[in-house]
Amino acid sequence: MPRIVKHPEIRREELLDHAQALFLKHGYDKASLNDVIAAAGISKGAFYHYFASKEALLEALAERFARQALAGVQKIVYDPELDPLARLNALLAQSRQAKVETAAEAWALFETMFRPENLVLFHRINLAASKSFSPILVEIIRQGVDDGTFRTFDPEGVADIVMQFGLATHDVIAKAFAGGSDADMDIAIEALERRVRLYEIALDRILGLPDDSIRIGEPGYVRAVMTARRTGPAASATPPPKIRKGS
Amino acid sequence: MPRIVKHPEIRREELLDHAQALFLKHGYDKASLNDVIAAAGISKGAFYHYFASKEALLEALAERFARQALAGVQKIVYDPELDPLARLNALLAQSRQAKVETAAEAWALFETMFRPENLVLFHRINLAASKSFSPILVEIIRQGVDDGTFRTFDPEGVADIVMQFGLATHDVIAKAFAGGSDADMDIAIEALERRVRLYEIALDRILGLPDDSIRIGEPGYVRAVMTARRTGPAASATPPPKIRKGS
DNA sequence: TACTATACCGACCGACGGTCTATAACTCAA
DNA sequence: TTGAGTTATAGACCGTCGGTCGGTATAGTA
Repeated sequence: MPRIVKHPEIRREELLDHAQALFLKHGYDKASLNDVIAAAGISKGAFYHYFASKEALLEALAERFARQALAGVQKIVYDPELDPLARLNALLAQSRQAKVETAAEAWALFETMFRPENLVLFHRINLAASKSFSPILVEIIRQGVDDGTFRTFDPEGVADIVMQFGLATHDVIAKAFAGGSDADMDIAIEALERRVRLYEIALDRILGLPDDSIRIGEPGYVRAVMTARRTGPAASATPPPKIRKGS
Repeated sequence: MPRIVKHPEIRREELLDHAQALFLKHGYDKASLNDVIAAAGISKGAFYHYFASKEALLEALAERFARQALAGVQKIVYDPELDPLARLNALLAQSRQAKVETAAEAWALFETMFRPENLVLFHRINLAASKSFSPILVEIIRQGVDDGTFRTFDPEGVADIVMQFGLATHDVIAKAFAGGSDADMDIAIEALERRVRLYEIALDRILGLPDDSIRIGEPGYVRAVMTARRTGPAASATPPPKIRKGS
């Protein structure tokens, strides 16, 4: 085989790209290292030059995801114009916005992320993302407590609850995918809107705010996310040749 | 090898027992099928006579866990004496009680359950348990809404939140274990007490109840759970010969 | 040009989950 | 009591996996 040398950073990013595609398509467990190196067009030896193990590859991938997610919210947090409530709402809105865009641009990614075989992958990404987001959330809530906007004795706890709600939303989405028919999807969308509304009110009350202070998304935003798949690039319903044995 | 025949149900339970021990000790991924059948003293063929795959074994194990967990709360739910709030509190108290007892009787199990390598195992068990518990919770909340005790427009959503809180408590416990020193443990215990208190108030407010209506556990119960390990059978700090390669 | 550090190759390894054929042990009707 | 049929067990075997290793081509430096 011809020997191809590339700039290490490029090689590394390429590896992450191919790994991301394969992990999302088949799941972390079912996508084999050989698949990854075949896709990337390199040898085993080259791979282990860049990553200590398959696990390390997963870790690096999760970090990259988290870094990208974090980049989007940096400005909001340090905007001195905003009061804590506005800041919290802006953060939640940003997260919503990211979801809408993801859904529109990369529906396949969005969909696969919630498939059960991606539990491990998803968990890693989420762990990394939480680690990044938690301090930001805590800081916002603490500011709000200090200036009397929020009333709670446990900012860290509330921050965790906020992130839990975000995660739980994903679970509801996953269930929506589990169905499949358009009718199922419609029901799922309504359940989701309802759930988002519940989380808004729950957060209001946990933070000691008047109802309707927290706005995760405008009414109808869930539908906007979910129906984006019609316009976005669709994932093949029957991904043709499975890489390994039965699903 | 001598051929040993046992009653199928006994054999199956034995397999589950050994699998449970090994999965908890080493994690689902790292405990191999060969380990399981070696522990159970049977052949590959015998194993595959009882379970279609390693995955199916995991599923069966999760179901058994869920069944056992469910058995403990059956009486409460159908006790006609209790009003919805008392019923909900009884359910939460029961879950607390179960944790205290587990901690005292089988600390090792309790501890291993939260190790990161047991994510998959834990998730399966929890999925099965949730499936069982969710309808019960929903039923209780719906009753409360009907008779005016609770005020919420989304009983299913609130039930999910209650279960999320239960899960999140486990996460906090897991973090407590991640530390290790007694000082760390003490800090973790205080964080947990605080967190439980937050969840109580959060639930009060989400359900439109006066503060202090929901009682997950008596004050100090977290400490009771966590310090139970002193009296319970301790897990070896350095599990001697790892089954597979590096942790 | 000679030397070193880095990037890369691919044969090889033990262990894994899973399959298959053979057969010992039970069941029960005749 | 026997023997046909079914169920439970054994263990050799298979393809693939993640990971290792000895070696080679390339880039940088002097």
